[in-house]
Amino acid sequence: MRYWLMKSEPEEFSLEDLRNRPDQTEPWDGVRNYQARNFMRDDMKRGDQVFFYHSNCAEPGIVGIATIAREAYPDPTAFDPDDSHYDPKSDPDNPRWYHVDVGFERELNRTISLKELKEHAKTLEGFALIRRGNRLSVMPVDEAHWRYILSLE
DNA sequence: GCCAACGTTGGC
DNA sequence: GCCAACGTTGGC
Repeated sequence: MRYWLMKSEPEEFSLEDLRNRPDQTEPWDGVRNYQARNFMRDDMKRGDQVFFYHSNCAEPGIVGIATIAREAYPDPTAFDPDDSHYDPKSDPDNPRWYHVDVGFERELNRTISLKELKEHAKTLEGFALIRRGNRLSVMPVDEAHWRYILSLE
């Protein structure tokens, strides 16, 4: 099993939104970055664990745990001209963008903020989230880092 | 709202 | 294949 971190702006889609979905799962659509897509398409397996991260908000940080509920399949929003993530270069016969479904697991007892994570930079060396200038919205987390971060909870 | 960092695009 | 221009991300 692998471990991941996925970012979402809470004003767009929050952990609460995921919890409140009828089946507590959601297609992680709209990702238009090749590296993030490759992680979803090639490496994510059903049951993998995910840190749910809130970005672009008052206190950016990890707020909960999700799981990969469905493995990669083409992102339909790429084919929809009315969707803000429409990409005319994505051909339904050869889709450019793939995504997974994410399922709610639990909320953390407290938010583990980006600020706090940066204070553990030494232990978390190599963790993509705290690398300078990082903008990836989907990234792998080492198992050792995963466990350490959870121990902070 | 600002702006640094970074990915993508497209002219050459 | 280089690189300037541009758009986006996301912390602050």
